[in-house]
Amino acid sequence: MAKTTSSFKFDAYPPSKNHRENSFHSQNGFTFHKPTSSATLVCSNLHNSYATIPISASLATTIDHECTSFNVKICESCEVGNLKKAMELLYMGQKFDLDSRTYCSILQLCADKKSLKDGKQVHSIICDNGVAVEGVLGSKLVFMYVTCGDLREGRRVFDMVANEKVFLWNLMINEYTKIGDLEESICIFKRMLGMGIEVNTYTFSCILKCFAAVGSLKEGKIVHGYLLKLGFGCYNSVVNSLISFYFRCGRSESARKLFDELSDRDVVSWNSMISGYVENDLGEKGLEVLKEMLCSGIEVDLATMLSVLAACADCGTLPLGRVVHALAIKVHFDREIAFNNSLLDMYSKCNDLDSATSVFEKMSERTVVTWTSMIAGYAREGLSDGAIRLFLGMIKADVEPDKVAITNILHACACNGSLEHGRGIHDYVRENNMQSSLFVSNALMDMYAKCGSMNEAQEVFSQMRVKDIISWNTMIGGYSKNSLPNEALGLFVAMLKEHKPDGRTMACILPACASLAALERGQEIHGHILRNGYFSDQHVANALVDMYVKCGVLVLAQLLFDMIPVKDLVSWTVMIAGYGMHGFGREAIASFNEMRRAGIKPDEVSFISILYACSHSGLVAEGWRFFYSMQNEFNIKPKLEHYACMVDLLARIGNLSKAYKFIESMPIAPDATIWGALLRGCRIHHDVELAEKVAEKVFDLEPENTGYYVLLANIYAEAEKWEEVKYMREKIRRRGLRKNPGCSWIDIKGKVTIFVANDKSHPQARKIESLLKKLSTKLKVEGYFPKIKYALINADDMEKEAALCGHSEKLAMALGILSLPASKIIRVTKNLRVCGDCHEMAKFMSKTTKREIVLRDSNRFHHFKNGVCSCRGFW
DNA sequence: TTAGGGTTAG
Repeated sequence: MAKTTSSFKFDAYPPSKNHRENSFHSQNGFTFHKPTSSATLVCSNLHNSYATIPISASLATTIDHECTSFNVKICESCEVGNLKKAMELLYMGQKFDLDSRTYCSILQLCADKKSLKDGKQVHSIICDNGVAVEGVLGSKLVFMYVTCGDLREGRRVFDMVANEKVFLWNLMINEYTKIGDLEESICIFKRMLGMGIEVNTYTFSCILKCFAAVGSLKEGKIVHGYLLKLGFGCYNSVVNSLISFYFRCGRSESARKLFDELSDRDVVSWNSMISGYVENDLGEKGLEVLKEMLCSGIEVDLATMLSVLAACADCGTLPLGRVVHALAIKVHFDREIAFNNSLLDMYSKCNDLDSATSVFEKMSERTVVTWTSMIAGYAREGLSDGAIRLFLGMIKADVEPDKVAITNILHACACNGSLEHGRGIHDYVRENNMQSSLFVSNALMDMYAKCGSMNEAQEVFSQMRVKDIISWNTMIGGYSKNSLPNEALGLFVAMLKEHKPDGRTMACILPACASLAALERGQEIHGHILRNGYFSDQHVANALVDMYVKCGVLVLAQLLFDMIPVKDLVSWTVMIAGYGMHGFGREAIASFNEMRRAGIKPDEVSFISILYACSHSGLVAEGWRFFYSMQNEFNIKPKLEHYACMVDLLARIGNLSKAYKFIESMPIAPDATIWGALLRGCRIHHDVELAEKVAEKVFDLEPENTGYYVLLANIYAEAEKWEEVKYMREKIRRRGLRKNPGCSWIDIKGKVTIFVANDKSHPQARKIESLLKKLSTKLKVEGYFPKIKYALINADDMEKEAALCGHSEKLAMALGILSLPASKIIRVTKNLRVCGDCHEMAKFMSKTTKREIVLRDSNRFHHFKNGVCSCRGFW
C-alpha cells in the first residue's frame, strides 16, 4: 500500500501562482498540495524550494485502484446512511486523492445527521489534502455548517467561496432570518442584487419572510413590484410567500386579494390563508376559508389541522374543535406531538380545562410546548397554584423550560401575587443566563410589578441592555398601578428620549396623571393621542375619560365619552364613577340605565360605582334599589366594597343605628373599611358615644392604621373633649405610629406647588397669609364664621382661627387666586379629606372673588361656584 | 442541497 509520511504529500508539478493561493498551511510550516495521478512527488516549503522525487508507474496504478475503492465504499455507506462507517473509511483513506463527490456525499450525511463534529473532521481532511474548497464542494460545506447550527463557520466558508450559486445566497439569507439577524439577511440580499446574481423563487420566499419578520411593509412591497417585473408573479410558492408576508404585516385584505387572484392554489395557499387570519385575530374568517377549502375538495393536511385548531381557540368554537379532534383520530394525526399540543391549547383556550388535561394525560411524550400550554391554561383560569405545580412537574420530568415556559410561569406568579415563587423563577433565569431575553425580562418586571415589588422590577429594568417599548410600558404601568404616579411620570419623560410611546404607553401614563390630578400633563398626553390617532384604542379612550374625570374636568370627560364609538363596560363604569365623584348622582343613574339599554351587563365594579354615586348624592332609596337589583337581577353577591357603600350611604344621612345594625347583619365579616365608614358618619353627626364603640372594632381590625386614631381624636376635638384628644395622641405616640401628613397641591402653568399645614416656605408666603387674613375679614361681613372646632387644638378662639388659616388647602387656593388669571378655574388637590372650615370658606371665597374653585380631596370633588358647593354637604 | 402553511408567549 502506498503510504505517505506525515511530512510529505504528493504533487506532480511545482505549484502555479494560482495554485499556491489555494494551498493550506500545515502545522510544520510546509505547504502541501493535493496529489494528482502524475508520477512525481513534490514537496515544497514556504521558501518555494521544491524537491522532486520520481516514482514508478505501477505504484501510481495501485494508488488509483485503492482510491477508487475508497470513493465507492464511502459513497455506499453514505447512501445507506451509515455515517460511522463512512467516517471510518474516510480516516483510512484520508491520504488519497478522493473524489470531490465523495466529500460531498459524506458532508450531506453529516448535515442530515446534524453531526457537526464529523462534519468538521471531514472539513479538516479536505484541508489537509489541499483540496480546493470551491463549486459544489464549497456549497456543501456551507450547507453542512449551517444545517448543523454553526452559522459562524458556515459564513466564513461562504465568504471564502462566495460564487454565483444562487443556492448559497438563499441559504444564507434564510439562516440569518432564522436566528433573527434580519439586518444581515437584508444586507446579503442587497449584496446579491448588487453583484448581479440571478435570483430564483427561493430567493423571494426567503427575503419576504425576512421583511415580514421586520414588519417592513414598504420594502416588502418594493420586492413585490420587483418580482412581478421579473415574471415571478405566476409562481405558486412566491405568491404563497407574498400572502404570508401581507398577513404578517397586518394587511389581510392584500393577502386575500392575492389569494383570490391565484388560479393554482395548493394546500399551502389555503393553509396560509387560515393561519394568516388566525395570526391577525380573525379566526372566524380563517374558519370561513376552511369551509371554502373543504367545498373545493382540497385535502387537508396536518398544517391545516393545526391552523384550524388555532382558529377554534381564537373564536372559542369548541364544537368545531371537537370535530377536528375526532377527524384527527381517524387519520392518525393524534400521534403527532404538535397536533396534541395544539389540541390541548384549543381546549384550554375554549375554557375546557378538563379536556385539555385529558389530552395532556394521554400523551406518551410531552415536550416543553406541552407543559407550557398546560401552565398557560391553568394561569388563564386563575389556577396559579396549579400552574406552579405543573412547572415543578416539568422540572421533575427533566423537561428543560425555555423562554416561553418561563414567561408563562412568571405570568401565573404575577396573577397570583406569588412573589416568593416569582423570585425562585428569577433565580432559575439567572442560573440559566436567560435574562438577556426581552420576553423573559419583561415578564419578570411584570411579575414584580403585579406582586407590588417595584424595587425589584426597577432592578431588572436597569440591568436590561436592550429595552423595547413593552419594557418601558410595563414599568410605567407598574408605577401607575402601585400608586407611584411621580415615578411613572418621571420614567415617561425618560422614555421620550429613547422611544416613541405607543397607545399602551398612553393607557399606562394617564392613570398617573389622574392620580396626581396633573391636568396640564394629562392634556399634553391628550394632544399626543390626537396627533397619533390612539383614541380609537378602547383602553386609551377609557383612560382619557378617567383622567379628565379625576382632574376635575367633567365636561371634557363627558364630551370624550360621547365620542367613543363603541362603549364597553369599562367606558360606562368610568363615566358612572365620574358622575358619582362630582356629586351628580342622578346623571350617574341615567348613565347606568343607558348602559343597560345599550345591552351591556353591569359587573360588580359597575355596581360599586353606582352605589358610590348614590351615597355621594344622598340618594338613599335609589342606593337600596341598586343594592337589591345587583343580587336579585344580576346574581352578583355583594362584596365588602358594596357593603361599605351602603354603610356610607346610611351613616352620611345620619341613620347611624340602622347602619350599625346593617353591619351586624352582614353575611361576611366586616373589615375596618366598613366600620370606618360608620366612624366617619359618627364624626359628621357628632355621635361621640357610638364613635367610641365603633372605634374599638376598627382599632381591633387595623391597629396600625393611624388614620382611624386621628379620626377619633378629631371627633373628640370637635366635641371639645381635650382630655380624650390628649389620650388619643398619646396612644398614637406609644404605638410608634406616624400620621400621614395632610398636604394640598396646585398646578400653575405646569409647575406643581405642594403645601403642608402652616407652610411658610413658599416665596409668596406673606402675600398668601395677608390675602387669607383679608378674605377672612371680608367674608365675616358676608356671613362666614370660622368653624373653629375644626382647628382641632385646645386653644383660644384667636389661635384656633389662625391655625385654620394655615390649612394646606387654604394656602393652595390662595396661591391660585394670586397667580391665575380671573378666567381660569382654581384646581386644588388634597391627599386627605377636606376640612370643614376650609370647605365653608371656599364657598364664600368663590362668591366674593367671583372665582370657580375645584377641590379634589381623597374622596370626591367639590366644585365651588357662587357660594355653593356641588357636594351639597355630602363628603 | 434552500423556500411558501404547521404547537406554547409580553
